[in-house]
Amino acid sequence: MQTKPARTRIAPSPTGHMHLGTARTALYDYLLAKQTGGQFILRIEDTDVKRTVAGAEQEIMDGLRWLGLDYDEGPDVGGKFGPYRQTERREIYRHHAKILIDKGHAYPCFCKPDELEKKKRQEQMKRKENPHYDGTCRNISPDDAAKRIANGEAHTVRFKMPHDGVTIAHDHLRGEIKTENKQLNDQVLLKTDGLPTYHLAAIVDDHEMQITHVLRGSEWLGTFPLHVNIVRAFGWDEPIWIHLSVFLKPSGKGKMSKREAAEAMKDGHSIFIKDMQTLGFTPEGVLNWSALMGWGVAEDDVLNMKQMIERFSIDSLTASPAAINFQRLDHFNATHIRLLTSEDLAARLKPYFSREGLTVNDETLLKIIPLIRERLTTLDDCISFGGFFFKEDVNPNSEDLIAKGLDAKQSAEIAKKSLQILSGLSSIDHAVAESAMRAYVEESGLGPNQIFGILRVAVTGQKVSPPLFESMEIIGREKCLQRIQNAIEILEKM
RNA sequence: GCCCCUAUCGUCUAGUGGACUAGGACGCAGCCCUUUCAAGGCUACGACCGGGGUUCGAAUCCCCGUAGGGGCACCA
Repeated sequence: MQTKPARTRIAPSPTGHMHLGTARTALYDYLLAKQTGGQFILRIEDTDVKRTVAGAEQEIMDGLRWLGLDYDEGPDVGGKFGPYRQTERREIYRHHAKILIDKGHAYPCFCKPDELEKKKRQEQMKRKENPHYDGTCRNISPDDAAKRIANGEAHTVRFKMPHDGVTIAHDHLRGEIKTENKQLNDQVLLKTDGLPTYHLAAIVDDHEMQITHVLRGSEWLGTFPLHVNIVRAFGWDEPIWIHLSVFLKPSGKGKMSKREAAEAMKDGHSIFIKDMQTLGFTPEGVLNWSALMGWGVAEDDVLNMKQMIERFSIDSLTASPAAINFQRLDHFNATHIRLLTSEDLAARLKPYFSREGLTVNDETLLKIIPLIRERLTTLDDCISFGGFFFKEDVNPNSEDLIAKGLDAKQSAEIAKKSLQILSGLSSIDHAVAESAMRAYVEESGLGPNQIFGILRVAVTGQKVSPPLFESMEIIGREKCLQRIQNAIEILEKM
């Protein structure tokens, strides 16, 4: 358990749809902040203007809120360390790049990206060398550099990586990561367009925003030594670094690609938060599921937010890559649906009914909740299990109306007899109807599945449904009798 | 090619030198319950990547392989 308040941040780029990895990192950030009484911050890393996608930032904010990961500081909520959008912090980065140059840890570079670099890189590849910046501008004198800049020559600022020695970076999950400095590159800190690269922006912001724990994907491990060198060049204290494992596609072979994402969508799954919402997943299910990929909890796998905040620990995070298992998402989603109060579930189901053009009556909706709750894997399953409650007609399939082992004529007779019995009852209360119908089953010598099956299809329009008599009671006497009458007519026409 | 990371049931994981006959969860199979479908209950199947060390003792520590993953941009 952390004792000092932690300041954590999720720092996504608005370059596409918000995905699972972002959600999980944000969750851990949130848990750590809440557990320690600290703050969770949203920072938008939009320094790659070309890749910025309209609406992506909003999708991130909506996604975090939908998940219940409300941030204490961010672009749309403010905070005393703002602005929280990197394109609005240009001057801060220029200032810091200047500091590094003055300290001898960075230098202006006038190499043209397309011509020089590509050529050099290709030559290096040919010679089977590790592609790297060759250091052409590294030793230009400050005076010459200043003159060229004054002349308006386009330039970047590169970090001056020491050539000798070893950088030892410390990751909380992986321990010391040693890298020979000669393997490291003079990376660009400030681009020609005046905006910083991730390397400068993230380091400066994490410091300025007083971030205590940096949680990010392990794809950053390669540039981790660079980042540590930048922090040290500034003379700042380092945050606690935690490089989370990546998610692998279900087969375990490689990261999720567009292809797999499309594949997943086919069977009702997705790695995009927005999709998960429309697919009928709950924030609780998604959170619980993603939390457990990369966080080892011994037992009691089903956790709500409160429990996660209590039990979370950066010490029990795991470093190995985790294959996505959508069946497990289904399980957690279904489990959390069952944990919801009836009122809560009803409210969440409503949009899915309206999406299908069904008008729901609140009173009825609340009544069907106990009947459908344990049958729902996703919220949108409410249509297949409960859509018929809100339809005027159910249009059963004629074949489905024929009971197993019987023909259309026999089935019609059973339906007629059932109609007779049910219409003779004073009430369609489920206990009353059931005992009357069971008596009929007894005397008929048929199986309950045969007789009840016909009724089920007649009344609900489907072969699979919630418990028959409870459903009939909710549908109401008149409507049930009418639907059975309709079924008889269908059977007789066959 | 180079660098880095990782390695326990099919999958997610517990395990921090003796409590391991390696625990849990998902999935899968069977049974019970049962008007369909679920849910629930019970049972079964199922793993320490390989080889060397260290140690009285290794899933746990070290080395070497191997396999998988990630990265090598004026993208993040």
